[in-house]
Amino acid sequence: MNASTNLENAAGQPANAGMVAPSFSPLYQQIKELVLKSLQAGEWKPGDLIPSEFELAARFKVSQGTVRKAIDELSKEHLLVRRQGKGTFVATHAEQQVQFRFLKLKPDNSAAISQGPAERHIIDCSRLRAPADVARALSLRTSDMVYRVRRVLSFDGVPTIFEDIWLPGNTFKGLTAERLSKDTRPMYAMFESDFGIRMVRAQERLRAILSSEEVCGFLKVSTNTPLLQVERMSFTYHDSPMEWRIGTYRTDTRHYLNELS
Amino acid sequence: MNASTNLENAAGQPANAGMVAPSFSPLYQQIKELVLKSLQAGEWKPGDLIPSEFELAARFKVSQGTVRKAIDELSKEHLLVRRQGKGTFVATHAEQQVQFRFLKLKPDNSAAISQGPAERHIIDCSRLRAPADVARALSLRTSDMVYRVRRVLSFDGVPTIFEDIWLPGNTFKGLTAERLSKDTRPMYAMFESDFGIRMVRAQERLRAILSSEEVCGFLKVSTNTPLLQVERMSFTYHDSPMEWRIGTYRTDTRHYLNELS
DNA sequence: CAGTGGTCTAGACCACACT
DNA sequence: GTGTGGTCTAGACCACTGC
Repeated sequence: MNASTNLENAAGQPANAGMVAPSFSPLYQQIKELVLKSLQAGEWKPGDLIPSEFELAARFKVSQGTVRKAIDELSKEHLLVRRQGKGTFVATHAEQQVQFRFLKLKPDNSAAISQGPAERHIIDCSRLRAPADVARALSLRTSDMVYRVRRVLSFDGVPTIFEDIWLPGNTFKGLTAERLSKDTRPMYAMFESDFGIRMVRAQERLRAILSSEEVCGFLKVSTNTPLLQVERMSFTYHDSPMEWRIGTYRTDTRHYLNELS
Repeated sequence: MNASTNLENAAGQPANAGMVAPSFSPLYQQIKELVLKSLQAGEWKPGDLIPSEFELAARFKVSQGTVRKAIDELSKEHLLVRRQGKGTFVATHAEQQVQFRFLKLKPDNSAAISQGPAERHIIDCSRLRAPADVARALSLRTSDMVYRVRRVLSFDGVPTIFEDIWLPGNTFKGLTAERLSKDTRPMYAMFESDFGIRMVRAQERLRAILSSEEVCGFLKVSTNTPLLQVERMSFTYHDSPMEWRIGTYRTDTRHYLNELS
């Protein structure tokens, strides 16, 4: 078997029947896609141990090195986590190390004050018909239902972030303000365990704005305070949009930190 | 030779004498470090073709696969660029594809208007004693000289970005407003060819602010317009700080786009 | 101790670019 | 055709974890 042979049409033993990978993609890319499908299908859930590299190699009828390269990429994309001596696990937002991976607001003097997770206050959780812009962002129709969660995050008692979070009504059926308030884990960790949704990557658009009276009220700032608006689109496996979030950040004692490489 | 053998103290043929890598790092990491040293020393300059994987493997007395893994990482960090069939090249900010890699401000409706590089207007280029904050950022003493470049970038004739750019005086000796104005290439491309400095990675801190009258004057906005302040630290090889830049961005028709993964 | 991921090697062949 | 990077394999051994 070689680089230009697809698993599905290999002369020998096709590893998988239902594959629709682009013709003649490298074997390890096809393996990656198969693993991705298992992740998406929930065969392995966040936190689970997946089969060893040799087991996967046997299952897919390829060498261990090829499986390795596929897993290498998936772990660089934070979909899997390798632990030497233990195995490879499905990544989760529940782990202490990578909690709040998507929250880029950092204190100006990192030495001082609590780095810890913010205090969270749920203001509202409503089930609504999707406004046009929300429907567009989440690839829904305007007749579809969505949840809108409004909340405030405070650091050291200072209300710092106001967020409107929009989620597809079907996928998040049963979401309530009470559940959100009671759960002490990060929101994305709850999404994993309660709704089987894992946020994989996101895209943020930032602007400086003067905000509405309502938002300024929640943040306890005057309406002429410049605020950072952070619009986040989050995606689950295979780039499906799953969350649209408009955040408004105070940046007087914290800043949005971004690494460019 | 194996994973726990350092090149420098290998029984057989040490590949390199002056190595001070941490003990027992993987071979490919040591190779990576050696390549990095050659890049830093200017043995290969931006745009240059470096030796083939087999040549490097011979030079370092390791297998081609090990060199490959080192180059893999360097090319993922954008220090090298592989071109199938041609060879591996030192990355440069001059290539069309990756020009303005660090500029994250994108038009709101990407379909419309000119995506192209902005019109640039140099306001000033002065040689000054380093203010305290600049000295700290660039790891200089306050007695050291620095250049301060002030400029405005406009898109479609609209002044959109004002920047103060601070550079170490020694490294950028001879920098003038005239040179900056005449050169049509990206600034970082000029830094490569004229000063032998390649910016490798950077870190940006963002805040929403109301700016000074002076800056608002350059951007032709009123002083109560919220603006995005982008503070950028740029680093050359081995994480040496080389540029400190304070940008002030209009975000009424453009936004700062960030990918989270 | 066995089982896992991590590193290294050597060799084969493919895809691409240039001449 | 020659030379480059890109893929795949098979086997060896190391480093870490947990029984």
